Amino acid sequence: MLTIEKINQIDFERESQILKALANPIRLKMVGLLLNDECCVTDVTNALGISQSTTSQHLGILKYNGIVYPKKFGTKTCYIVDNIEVESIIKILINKYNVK
Amino acid sequence: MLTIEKINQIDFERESQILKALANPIRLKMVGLLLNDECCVTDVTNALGISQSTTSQHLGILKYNGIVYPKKFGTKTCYIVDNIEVESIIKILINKYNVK
DNA sequence: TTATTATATTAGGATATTATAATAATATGA
DNA sequence: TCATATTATTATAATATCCTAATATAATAA
Repeated sequence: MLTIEKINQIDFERESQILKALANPIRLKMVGLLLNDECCVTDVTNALGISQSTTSQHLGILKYNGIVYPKKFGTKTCYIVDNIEVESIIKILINKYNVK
Repeated sequence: MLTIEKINQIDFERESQILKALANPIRLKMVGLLLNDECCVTDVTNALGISQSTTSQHLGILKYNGIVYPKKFGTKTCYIVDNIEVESIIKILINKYNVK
């Protein structure tokens, strides 16, 4: 499937970094929520039942890694998923749940 | 794309655990190598230029998470990738490199 | 049996991750 | 301006990760 030449072209540091950003139950669920519907920090906080600070920090990691981006509305900040690779990866992961 | 009902069916702890197993540059490259060709611990060690102990420990993590499995040949142990989800995820990640 | 090869395990220390708590920054409305 | 609501940032402590070094285990060969 992969030759050595092809493998050597790949930036595994970078690719693993993206996976690391997703490799946390809270962040993974966050992305799932934001795929369902963009929402603001408070909404995410309430949906996940965690503290506002924790939410903000996790969203910061997702943002830093190019998985979500913020859209400001007054005092509120709405986060949106914007990463096709990540969407594909999550589809693969949840496929086994047969959620139609 | 995802309703709240569907989201609540998903075991995010487990799914993030699999991602965490992949979310390391050495392990990601290991899986890439083993997708190309099954090989023994010493081969992986040489290909990656890391210590035997480190190789064995990383392979142990991949094995524990159901990504690879070992096949014994005398004193050698050959590792093979056996996880369709992981193969799909890696395909997504390397697609951008246009490696034909 | 003894030596060698290949792999696994363990202990340790350094670094990274994560949650909490407190505080800061920003925008809006009174 | 002042108070409030929303979000971001910082410091700290607990836990997890990862590499190195040393040792143990297992299979084979001499």
